[in-house]
Amino acid sequence: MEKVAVRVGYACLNLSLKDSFRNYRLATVEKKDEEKITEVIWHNIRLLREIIDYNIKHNIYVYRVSSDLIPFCAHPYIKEIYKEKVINNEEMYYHFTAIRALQEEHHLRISIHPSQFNVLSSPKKEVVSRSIEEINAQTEWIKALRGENVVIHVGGSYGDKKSAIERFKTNLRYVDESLISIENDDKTYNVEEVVEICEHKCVKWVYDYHHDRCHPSAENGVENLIKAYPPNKYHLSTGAPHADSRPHADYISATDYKHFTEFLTQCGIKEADVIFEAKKKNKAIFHILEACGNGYWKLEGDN
DNA sequence: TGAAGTCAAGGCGTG
DNA sequence: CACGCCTTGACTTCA
Repeated sequence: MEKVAVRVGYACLNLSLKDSFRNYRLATVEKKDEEKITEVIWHNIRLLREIIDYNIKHNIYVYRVSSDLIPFCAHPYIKEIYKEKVINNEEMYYHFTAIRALQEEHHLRISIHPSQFNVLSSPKKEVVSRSIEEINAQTEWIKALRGENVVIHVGGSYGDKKSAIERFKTNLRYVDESLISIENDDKTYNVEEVVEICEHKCVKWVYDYHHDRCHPSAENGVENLIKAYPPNKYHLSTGAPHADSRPHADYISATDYKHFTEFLTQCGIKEADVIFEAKKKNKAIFHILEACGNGYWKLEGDN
């Protein structure tokens, strides 16, 4: 059987670069501290550019942008700043253009994952409308970067999963479904439930190997689900202190990587974009490369 | 200057 | 109904 070709990536932070992303508090936004806010956003976009350059240099083509790249991006004042000081700024425009060109040239897969507070299945109207605002604001700039998708979870169950799923499906209409990917989570919605929603709504999904291990589907037909409706992306992590503990370990274990890639091969997957979710971020990629070689890699790592 | 506490946001289990 | 926990890294305050 043909081995799956893997493209690996990581999320948010790059531990090999000196700089880190900056942030500001709500109080700063409410004070309309334009100077500080602009400085932070510019810093973050410059760093993003630097990270993408680093990734390309190291043959890393999959990357998840921090949802805090533009903190409070749905806030009206931040929207204003974004329009006037980011989109209309020559240097920032240059970075956006450069990132788009790099994406095209290297077929990058850039995604974003709005945080846990964005819940489209909530019975509370305000929670849903805030979530829609936030998801749409993040979608706007991921589109400006020509990113691939916006990954979300289904949310809570509220003692009535069926109704929650119905609300989720309904509210999905208010976000850009063409960019959405739904990920199976480690507590509430397993692979089977996620695939059911995605097939029905014709949206993409993300298979999280570790979440599936912590919270498996009722039936053991995950392989068939993946064969029938393949995900567009994969998340891989190892638990700590034990492989099946929920918190993430520093690195991906060689055993997990091996089992995971063999599983994808069994599912008949030919190519897979995989995000490593490990505390050591980008370093977990080199760790696996050292431990397992590059037998599954589409392109050789040079580090 | 280093350590400890804090930070928009939701949901859930416990008492 | 109130509370702490989940999880995470940077910010902020305080010693």
